[in-house]
Amino acid sequence: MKKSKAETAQTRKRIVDVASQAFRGHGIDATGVAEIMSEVGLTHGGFYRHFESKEQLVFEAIAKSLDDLVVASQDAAEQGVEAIVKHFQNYVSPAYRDDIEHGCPLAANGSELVRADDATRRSATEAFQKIFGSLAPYIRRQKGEDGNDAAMNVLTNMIGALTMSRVVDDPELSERILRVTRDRIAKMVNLPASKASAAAAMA
Amino acid sequence: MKKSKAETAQTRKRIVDVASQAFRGHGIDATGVAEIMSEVGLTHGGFYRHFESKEQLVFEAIAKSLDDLVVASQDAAEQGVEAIVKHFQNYVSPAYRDDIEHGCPLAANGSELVRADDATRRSATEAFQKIFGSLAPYIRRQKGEDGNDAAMNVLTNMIGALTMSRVVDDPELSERILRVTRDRIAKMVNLPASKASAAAAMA
DNA sequence: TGTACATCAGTGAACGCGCGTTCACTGATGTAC
DNA sequence: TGTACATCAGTGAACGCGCGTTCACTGATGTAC
Repeated sequence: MKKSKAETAQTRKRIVDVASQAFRGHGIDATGVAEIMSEVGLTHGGFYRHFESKEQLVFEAIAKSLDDLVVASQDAAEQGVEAIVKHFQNYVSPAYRDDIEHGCPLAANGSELVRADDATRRSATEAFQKIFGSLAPYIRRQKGEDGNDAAMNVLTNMIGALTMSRVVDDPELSERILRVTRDRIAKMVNLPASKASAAAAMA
Repeated sequence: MKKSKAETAQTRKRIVDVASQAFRGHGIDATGVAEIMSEVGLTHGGFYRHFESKEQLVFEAIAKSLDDLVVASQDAAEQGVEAIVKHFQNYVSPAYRDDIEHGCPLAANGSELVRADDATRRSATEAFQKIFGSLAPYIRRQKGEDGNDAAMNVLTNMIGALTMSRVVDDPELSERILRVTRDRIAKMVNLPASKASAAAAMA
């Protein structure tokens, strides 16, 4: 049953893709190799033709979802301040909160990443820096403030807010956590007040 | 080998205590019942004389560590603005970051709590509200701002910052994440600038 | 107060189960001639 | 271009292992008389 090189590469990508969604949706530890392979449409035995271990898949799956996030942030940064605000405010929206499978792994797997292996934490660190780096040029600086520090702080705020919006069991409180964080993003960038509130209304 | 009522009650507390530290230190899923009982100094079979299931222990252990946090915040709130600032800035200090076993479960187990059972999420929600409620009266309000909203936002910021300070593998970046968050806390409260920087230096 | 007995905290072996991983096998792909 | 053979993606059974949980048993505690 050997498959062509093209099919093999596609299968490998499918495994990483399915795993990255399952890890975010159900947690890394709670997601088994057999479960992932079954969702891909294969039996679990074939897994080891593509990966050395589950740990390696965890690394690649997290790295992939982090990279998607970095690319999206950098794309928004290239399009200017309005796109950046919209992008970051979308991160703390109810829709983004509810689509955890396709969302940010720093929020979806935060406390699991604390205990992840070196390679995974390395890629999380690099992604974290690139994401706040894409926001930094747009931060409104007050006297003596550093744009990178402020952008970094806003990003940790977003990650904590998104996580807590998912932890709390009160829907109103959850939406309030997100709304207040969107407001802070609007205040932190160099965006005319009218445009900021328009962007906030859209998110 | 029946034990006295006093001993039985003490053993139960010991199990909750050991579990709450182990869950924070190594994660909830990754910590087994046998591991906890062994650390208490008992064999795993006796566990079910005290608890119906591991899930019930998870609830009690998380609730206990959340309550400790609530009490500490409320105690600080009673002592005034300087105690509050010191208390919240200590939460985002390198020492607190490194003592994850005795720290905040919202940060240590954040993404695991997203998938926890109803009772556990309920107690997390209540603790979260009480903690930012103890900070709210001390928040410096700007025109039209709500002290509760601002306190809530600062708390999500702290949780995200503490989590990310543990995820990143770069010690300098980790300390920077914490320092910037301490600075934000100082700016957000009604504390004279000189006292705020003194408190920041202590933390 | 002293005796007889029921209670139950803790032991340690055992349960079914799902985990990550291995392996002999199959058969289509890709290569060497 | 056609044939012979090596490769290897995927199958499905099996591996050891640790998990949460159960259970028959032990023996000190606590209670009833």
